[in-house]
Amino acid sequence: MKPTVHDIAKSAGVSLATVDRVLNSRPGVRGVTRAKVEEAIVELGYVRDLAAANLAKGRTYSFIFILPENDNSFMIGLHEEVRGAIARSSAERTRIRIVDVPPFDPEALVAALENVLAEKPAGVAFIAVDAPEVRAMAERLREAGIPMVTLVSDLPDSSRDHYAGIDNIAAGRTAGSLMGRFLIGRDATVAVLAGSMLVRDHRERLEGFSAVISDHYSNIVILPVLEGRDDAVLAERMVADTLRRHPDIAGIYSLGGGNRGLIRAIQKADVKQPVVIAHELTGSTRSALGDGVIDAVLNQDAGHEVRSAIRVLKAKADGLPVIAAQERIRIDIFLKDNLP
Amino acid sequence: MKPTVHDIAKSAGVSLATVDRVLNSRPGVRGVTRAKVEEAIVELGYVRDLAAANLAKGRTYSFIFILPENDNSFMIGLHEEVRGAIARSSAERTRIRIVDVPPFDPEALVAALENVLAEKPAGVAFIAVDAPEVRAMAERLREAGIPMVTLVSDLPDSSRDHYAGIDNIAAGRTAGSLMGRFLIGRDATVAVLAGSMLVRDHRERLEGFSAVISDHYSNIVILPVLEGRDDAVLAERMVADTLRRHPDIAGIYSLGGGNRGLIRAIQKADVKQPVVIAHELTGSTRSALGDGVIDAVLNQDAGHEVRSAIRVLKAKADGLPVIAAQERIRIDIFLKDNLP
DNA sequence: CAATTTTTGAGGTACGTAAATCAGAATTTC
DNA sequence: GAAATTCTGATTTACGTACCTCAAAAATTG
Repeated sequence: MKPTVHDIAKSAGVSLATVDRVLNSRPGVRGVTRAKVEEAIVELGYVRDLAAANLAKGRTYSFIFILPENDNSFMIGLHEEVRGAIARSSAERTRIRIVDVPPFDPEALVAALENVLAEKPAGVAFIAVDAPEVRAMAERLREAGIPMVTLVSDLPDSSRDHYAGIDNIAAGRTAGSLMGRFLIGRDATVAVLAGSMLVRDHRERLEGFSAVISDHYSNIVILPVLEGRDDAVLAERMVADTLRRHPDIAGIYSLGGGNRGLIRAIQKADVKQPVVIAHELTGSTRSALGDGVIDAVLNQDAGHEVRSAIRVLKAKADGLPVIAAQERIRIDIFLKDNLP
Repeated sequence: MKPTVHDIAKSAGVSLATVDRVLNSRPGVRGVTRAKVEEAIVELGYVRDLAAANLAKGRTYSFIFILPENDNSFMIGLHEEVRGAIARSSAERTRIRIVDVPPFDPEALVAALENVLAEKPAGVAFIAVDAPEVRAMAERLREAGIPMVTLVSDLPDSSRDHYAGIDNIAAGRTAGSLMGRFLIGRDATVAVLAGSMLVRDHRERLEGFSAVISDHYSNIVILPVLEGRDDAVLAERMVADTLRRHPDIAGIYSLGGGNRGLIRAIQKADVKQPVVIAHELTGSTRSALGDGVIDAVLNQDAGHEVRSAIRVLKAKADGLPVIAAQERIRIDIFLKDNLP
């Protein structure tokens, strides 16, 4: 039988009230008595029944998700996943709220976090914009004891408790490795389409990609990066233009958004089909994979990221450990044969 | 505020006892009264507080995992994951027990399930051996209302509630696709190393692999399957033998166990390094991936499978829905660049 | 309509913890 | 050593549900 507070009281020779004071670190217990109780806790292997405690406290965990109002498929999907979690939350003693902010805007993010600080929720998740003022704000949140998880894009070496997202350098390396293997042997020119080099994830993916290519695939030449601002129209124009100027292009790595435009450009171009590796499994990348326009898609599972963020926030709020393996966000590689 | 049983009683104009009788389908309630209460439940959107209910019932979920006493790395890892879950289970009102059975032995599995039937736990997970007697036993368990999850290897079209494992045909197709792309253009001979064609997962992987190769990569010839019984020593001998007789082998697909033997055979052989695709990320496949002996590893995350099985069993025991996306077990593709 | 059976109400206890009050004990301070 | 202060114990209520008992009310039966 699992020991309860009563067992501890008996074993330590104190009253229930004292045990309660120790457990919830309320004042009014002498050091010696506290030690006695703590010893009994360890000895009996007591673990607080969280469900009962939450019931008694009438506690509900309130979490805030700060999300950019982006209109690309991935962000829309992410929103959806959070909304799904909200729909399920009634049964789980959690109340989740979404706060929308303009994308790539450090000030807006800081302002949103300022409101969070005032509201003092049980935890907050946000897509980091890597800027000094955001770091400073994160530090203030940490001081206020609000658990904090970065989502999709990290704020490394900061005071966040956890990052729910993929390792973008590894993702870029994986793309480079696949590209190299798919283009084995032959001299080849490869184009890279990014959203913006101002965003950390994109920089890191490019970094990983370039490193693998230059280290292991000297037969491949990478053209200067195209910055398509994650915009389908712009991306289409840029890719079409590049394909016209370099009809010999053998591969394209699209490490950001705007893949709809990329796909259109390739389909319209009068060139030999290049090897295409893109990120994020969406409606368009999925069908392009099926059609053979895209050869591989690297994906991060938005649903997993959201659920993981919630689990971690809850664990942090309770001071519980997380199961690291469960919270590792994988770099999913999809070929047309392993589509879910 | 979430409605409670009290709110329902008030709203339906009945007493708490009657609401309780309806909720827990106890006898002694007239049809009309029951209807009134049910209406109030729907109207107020009442959902039973599971935590409070379990507290009141003093309920602990007891689950049984039937695992084969195999000594390959994957099964050892699976055991470990279940043990990890057991270690964590105290906090989660679950009690998990492992029952060991001899591998690939339908009768032993049936006997173990018979014991399960007698014990009536809250759920059972097992690695299916696809045999008629196992199916019959599963049917009996279903009739007894015991939630049932197959793990790693499925019992399709049976009475199991859920399968926590990968789609092995898709895994084989993925391997075929990678092999085809890695060997692009050149005529090539490929060997396949399996454990046993009597096991469903292995048959399905081979089926998927062969289908992709014959449909899309006519340049590739597949040699007759080697059955290494998942045994490293036997596998080494068979692979070494094959490499001697076919020094031109360009690729090897290892769809079962015994990879340690495979790796040794390749390292010792005096041939051009073939493209190697294997299953399950273990100590040996991992380091072979790093050394470039293996080119890609397809993996199923045993930890995810175990946690998923437990979540599903719990949901089934409570009559709750599962989050399908969360329980889908991915076919992880590992190159040396995206190792966790 | 009386007797019987079924249905319902009222109330309590329990699960394990939180949180509060109040009285009494121990300790410290002067 | 009395007063003030700090600790501690005993007890109670509460959270939302389950489950039990007993009595009263309603419906059914003969």
